[in-house]
Amino acid sequence: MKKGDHLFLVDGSGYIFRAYHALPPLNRKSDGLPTNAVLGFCNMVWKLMQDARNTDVGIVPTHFAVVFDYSSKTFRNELYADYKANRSAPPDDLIPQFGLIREATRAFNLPCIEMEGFEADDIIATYARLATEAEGDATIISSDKDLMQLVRPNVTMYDPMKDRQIGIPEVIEKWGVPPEKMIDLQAMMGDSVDNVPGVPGIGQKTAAQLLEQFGDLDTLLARAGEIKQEKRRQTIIENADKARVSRELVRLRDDVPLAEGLDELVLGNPDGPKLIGFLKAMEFSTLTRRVAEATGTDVAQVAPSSIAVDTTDVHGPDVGADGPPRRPATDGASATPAAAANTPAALAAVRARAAADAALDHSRYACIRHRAELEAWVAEAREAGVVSFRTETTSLEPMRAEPVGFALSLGPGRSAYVPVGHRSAAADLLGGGQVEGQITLDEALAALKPLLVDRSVLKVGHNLKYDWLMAHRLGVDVAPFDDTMLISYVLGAGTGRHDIAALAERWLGHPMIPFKDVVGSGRNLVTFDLVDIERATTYATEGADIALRLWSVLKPRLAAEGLVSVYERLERPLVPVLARMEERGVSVDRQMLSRLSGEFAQRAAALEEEVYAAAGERFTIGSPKQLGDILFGRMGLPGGTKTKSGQWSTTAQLLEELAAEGHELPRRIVDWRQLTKLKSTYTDALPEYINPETKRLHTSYALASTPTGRISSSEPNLQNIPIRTAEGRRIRTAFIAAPGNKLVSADYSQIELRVLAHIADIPQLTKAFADGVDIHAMTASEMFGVPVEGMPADVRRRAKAINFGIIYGISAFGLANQLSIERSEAGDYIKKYFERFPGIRDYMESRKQMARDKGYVETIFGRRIHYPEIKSSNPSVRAFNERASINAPIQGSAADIIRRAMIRMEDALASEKLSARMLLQVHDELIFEVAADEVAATLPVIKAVMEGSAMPAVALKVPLAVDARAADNWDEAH
DNA sequence: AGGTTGACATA
DNA sequence: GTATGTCAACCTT
Repeated sequence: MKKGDHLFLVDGSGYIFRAYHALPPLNRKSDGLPTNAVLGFCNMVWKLMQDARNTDVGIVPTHFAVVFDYSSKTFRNELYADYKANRSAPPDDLIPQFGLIREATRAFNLPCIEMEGFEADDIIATYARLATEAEGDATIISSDKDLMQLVRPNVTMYDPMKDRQIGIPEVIEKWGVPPEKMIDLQAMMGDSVDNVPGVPGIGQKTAAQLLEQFGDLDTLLARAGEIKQEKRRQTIIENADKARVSRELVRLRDDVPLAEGLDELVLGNPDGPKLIGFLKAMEFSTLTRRVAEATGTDVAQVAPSSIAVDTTDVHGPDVGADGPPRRPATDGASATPAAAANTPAALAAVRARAAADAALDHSRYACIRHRAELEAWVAEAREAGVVSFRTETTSLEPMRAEPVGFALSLGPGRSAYVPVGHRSAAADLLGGGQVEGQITLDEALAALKPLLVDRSVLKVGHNLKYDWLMAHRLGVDVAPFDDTMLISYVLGAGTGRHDIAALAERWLGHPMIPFKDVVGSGRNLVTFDLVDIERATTYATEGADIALRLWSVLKPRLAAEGLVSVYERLERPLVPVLARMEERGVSVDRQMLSRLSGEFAQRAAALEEEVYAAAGERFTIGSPKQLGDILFGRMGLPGGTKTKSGQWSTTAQLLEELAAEGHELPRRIVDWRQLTKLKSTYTDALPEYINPETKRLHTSYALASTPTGRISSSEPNLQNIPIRTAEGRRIRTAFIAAPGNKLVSADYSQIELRVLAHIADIPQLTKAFADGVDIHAMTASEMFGVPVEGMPADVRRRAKAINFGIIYGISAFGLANQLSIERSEAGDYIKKYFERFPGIRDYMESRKQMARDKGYVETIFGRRIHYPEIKSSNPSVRAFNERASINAPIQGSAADIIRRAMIRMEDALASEKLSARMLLQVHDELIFEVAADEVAATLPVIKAVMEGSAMPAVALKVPLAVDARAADNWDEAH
């Protein structure tokens, strides 16, 4: 290099992030590979090279290099272990682009420079020094303030995105100091992004003013006593060491042992075909065309290059250091070292490794006690773009809970707790007392709300429905969000639990603090507001930290497994829908339940006496053990069977059979059991759940508790409200609409058999459903040759049992049990059924085979249900897994269908200006509360959404049918 | 006090 | 034969 030569130094790593964030997401059409940063990079480099040939611009590079960070670990970590420690991992869809951009650089025929142990900035500093010594000029293509210390008369910076030169005057204008004082300035200011400590309380303005006054940092520290402001003087003296460490962190090294000298950076002409090959492979059509024109290349003559990114080349800023995983993933799926770096699978592997390796240090968690501190965390979270969030409350039931605190996490070890509602038990006795050192709930919300509703910040949580509902009750609609519980559920339904502790153990090898250890148990149980703040901080911040780590591990696996759309379309959108349903609750008639309770109690008491009389002694009727001993032991009734634990079985079915033979006692027992069950589980228990504020019943829905995709309901369970018996139905009549409203019940007719007809593609079934005929009668007719007209009820009943049996993964044993027939007879039925419907047998075999081959079966929408024990050597375990794998696609597809309807329902109603509110879901039924005068307009909307909910994802071969009705109570509506 | 079992409510 | 949740009794700690 000689005088007059000009070196361009592109800060490749810096540019990657800027391009990524500045450009909208872009994916390669053929396979979805994310490429927005690659395109931004290519456009920028191409423009620079074109400008270089356009002498009008005045700057003509003769030398050119693109410089990258090798990894996030550099010599600075030895100076200061926490350097860049709070950097969050790059976004999922950016990571594969690191390797691609290096590849792009080579395609441009440009030197691609990186050096282990040094940052790109150090390499740039070294080249800048070399250029200066050779009396040449240098332009640094970057706008990073960390590089501004390098600006000299012959070294300028250029921001390609803003098309702006940064020379000495620009640095002074922006920072108030000349470039050579930037190091001292940054040493004092610190840098929250890189975790450079600086001097607390000294910002840019103060730092610049002090440098103006004292000249440089060493002089300032030596003469700090002269500073007039007392507080400032003190902090600077106290933090002199921090300032000195910070200076070493921000000072760029200009002595990097470079492999390539300046002469190896001479800019050559672009290799048209090579570059076009790359651009074609990336599917950048516009840029391909432009490059082709400029280089005189015939696009058609160039084949897309195969992008061969070094498969082990996963290094890059913050991706994590290379090396074998400290702990192999338990399921082996992420332990695929040969996976290409630019695939989601590789990303998942890298993430799993990094998350498991990052130490979990409870002492580093922060407790936020001042509004300003919280604001700083919020600002950092908004910068980071991803934050995990959780609420701590007084109750596991979100509708009874009061907020006690909030926890945030920005990255491993970077987690903070904001106590707002901690009380002291002692003070409570004296009239209740807030613990000192907390900001108010209102203050916390004022600071947090902008973050929680910020569309550009992803909120991560575990079982976020709970936190979403808490926030909603406080007037905050959290969005956008990810839920690690649901991600895990989509990835591994059927492979164990998805609670945060199980996942932390499984993916991070970390045993979490049990909630019980924090709040105690039994008589020592306290609500979270009475937990001391220290302990609460440790617990809550750990939860937030773990959730974010799990997110970084699990989220990329969705893409790797092709399950992103299942998560995004069937799972995540249901969170606010269910939260609102829980929040609305349902109205029940407390008096009616109370009257029923009294009535059941009287009748049960009367039966009790009759039982004692018949038995000849008093005993605990509710004890199956005592009852069995009396019935089959002392009284010697026939037909007794034993349960697996060796006790007499006293099931209702068995007692019914005895009753049919004329025995009095069993009949009374059955009746007594029914009445006491209804009383204890429903008429007594339900009123206890009525919320004193809303006067309504608020259930909790679990989204990840069934392997098939069904949701479950608990506390109270509103999915098992009685319907079969007349007595039971009286409980249903207590579920009522608010004044002026009706309850609407809309249920899918025979949805599982319809799904079966579709999946197994059974002509008779699809035709029957298309024709709207009685499906059980049709089955009976096919099997037993009996005409549908005038069919005996019992024949139809048997066919119905068989149809259900099929859905449950039929066995001769089970069918025989159900129909109280011999197992051989049941076996004959099944044989006959398969002769008539051979497609069903094929369906069953194919599901079992798929479960064996892949370990899972799937619904028509692609939800997977895993059966890891399908190959068990235990025949009954194996058979159970086989039946379940037959049932799961049917039950699961039906569950997906109603999920889709629920997700669409609220918008559909709103767009028709209807005020109907969805309250409950019972697997194939939705219950709404509808203003009486809107019922007529609402019914067809509900019906249309439900009947059309498989579309457009799946065109079913059978129609879906929905019966919808309105009434004053649930019994009449159903 | 906490866990297990048998029974039974639902789809 | 599938999928749940809750209760009372009973056993273990």
